[in-house]
Amino acid sequence: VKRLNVHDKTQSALQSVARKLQLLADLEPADIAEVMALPFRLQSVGSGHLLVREGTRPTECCFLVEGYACRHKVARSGKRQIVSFHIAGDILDLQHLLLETADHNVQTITLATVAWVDKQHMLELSRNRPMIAEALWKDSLVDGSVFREWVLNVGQRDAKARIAHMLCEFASRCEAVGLGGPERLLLPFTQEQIGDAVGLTNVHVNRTIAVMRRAGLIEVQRPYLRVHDWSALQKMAGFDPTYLHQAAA
Amino acid sequence: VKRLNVHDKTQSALQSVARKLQLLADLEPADIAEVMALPFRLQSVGSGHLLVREGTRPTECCFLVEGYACRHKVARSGKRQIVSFHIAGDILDLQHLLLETADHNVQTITLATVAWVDKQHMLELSRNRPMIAEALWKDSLVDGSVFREWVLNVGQRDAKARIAHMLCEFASRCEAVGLGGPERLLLPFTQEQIGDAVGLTNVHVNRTIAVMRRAGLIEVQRPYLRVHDWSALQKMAGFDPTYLHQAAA
DNA sequence: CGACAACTTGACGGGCGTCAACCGGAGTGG
DNA sequence: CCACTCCGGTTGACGCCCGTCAAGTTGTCG
Repeated sequence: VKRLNVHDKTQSALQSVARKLQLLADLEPADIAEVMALPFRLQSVGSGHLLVREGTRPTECCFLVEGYACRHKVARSGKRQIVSFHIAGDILDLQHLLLETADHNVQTITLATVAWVDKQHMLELSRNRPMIAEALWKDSLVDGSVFREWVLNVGQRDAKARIAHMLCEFASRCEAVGLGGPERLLLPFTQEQIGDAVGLTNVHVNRTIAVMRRAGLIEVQRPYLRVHDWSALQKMAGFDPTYLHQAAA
Repeated sequence: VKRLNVHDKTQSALQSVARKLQLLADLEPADIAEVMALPFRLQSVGSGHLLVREGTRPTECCFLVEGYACRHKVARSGKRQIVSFHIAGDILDLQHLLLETADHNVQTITLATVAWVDKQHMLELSRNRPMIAEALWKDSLVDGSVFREWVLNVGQRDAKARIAHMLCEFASRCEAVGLGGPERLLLPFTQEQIGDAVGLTNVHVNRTIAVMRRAGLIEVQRPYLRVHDWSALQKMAGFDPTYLHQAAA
């Protein structure tokens, strides 16, 4: 899986998207075929690469084929807020299909490969194939549900619960797509990035994680996370995965 | 406009929705006609009425015809987070068209009248009329964009900027649909509700608003808000309305 | 006039930010 | 093979913003 030649990547890039859409709506084989036939271009980028810049008007939308990415906004004060983390298979900027100007940045966190698809091609596909439109729409709705939970997270929970919740969500999402479970998981974020996501400083993230580690809850050996007591972590977070609207496994 | 008989209300209920959808996508007259032909039922409810309860499986989705409402979630600790405010013409729970179980509560803030439409009818309409689906999808995307801004708001801004930002957003949205501008505006929220929306306590909201009032920025004479220095308020908030993706007036 | 909800104000304390120093591993170049 | 650098993690001291608790005021509705 690690070493793919160009042809393999070409295949798998859209396959992961097609698989995702199949879980979201009741697609016919003809729908799948149309998705696989979409013209796209692959791009390999380094970590920290800016894929979409706030204020611009994208003409393509992009999928994350491999690696990790995030979306973020910056306040007038210069402080940065990460609004979502993304893993392989995620659609990164679906919103720009229908919204003219980007309201946030999209940036890679690790080495990554992304697939770019022209907006017009996607739009035509979704207009000709109502169930594909519905799958994409549903993906946007799940996106929105996760944002609501993040508002709750930064708005009402204390530091321990915030970080625990972010870890629970990330572990759940990784597990759902076969990227490993809570017992051992790639967690390629710096403590500063975690802080930017939950509204804390890197210093306080460090202190809080240290407490959780000393309590025997979790173990963070860069870049891996091990959760030793999954149910205790969920309880500390007040984590209820309903809001992820994950298809039943 | 205040006193409508049943027939007038029946007309206007779906007209406001149709108008909204027209702004979101390029609808044909036939699309509009189909929207207006949707079967629905009107309901008048008091303030504080729960329209959708978290964890249930709604079979209808509802539009806000008149009055004010909000959506909120509660943390394990019992603290409440309001994730959005809504005004007349808003679609309140579009997400439940495609998502089975509700991940948050929908509640009125004032006396209100809402229109309920059966999920299946809405779904069929959106499947038969791609541009209607696209309008609804775009509404969901704008919804998501506002959530992202709220994450930034509660995650990175201090009390003054948070409250100022919430006021700027609310005034902008009201103005966009003709409900009055910053100079004089109905603001039917208690300070506790404002606090639940921006992640502060009612006490601190009170203190912060008092400072803004004494600085001559705003005036809050329940239930009205007057903004005396609109550009200063925007500056204090770091408010940039791009994220609202409002159609050009 | 009494009841109740919302607003207001003060005192006090704590969670988290800020600043700053130090550590430790990975990559780099001599 | 070892210095050097750099980034990220770690720890301590200190202070402030905002939460908590509590009392009092105002306005509205019965």
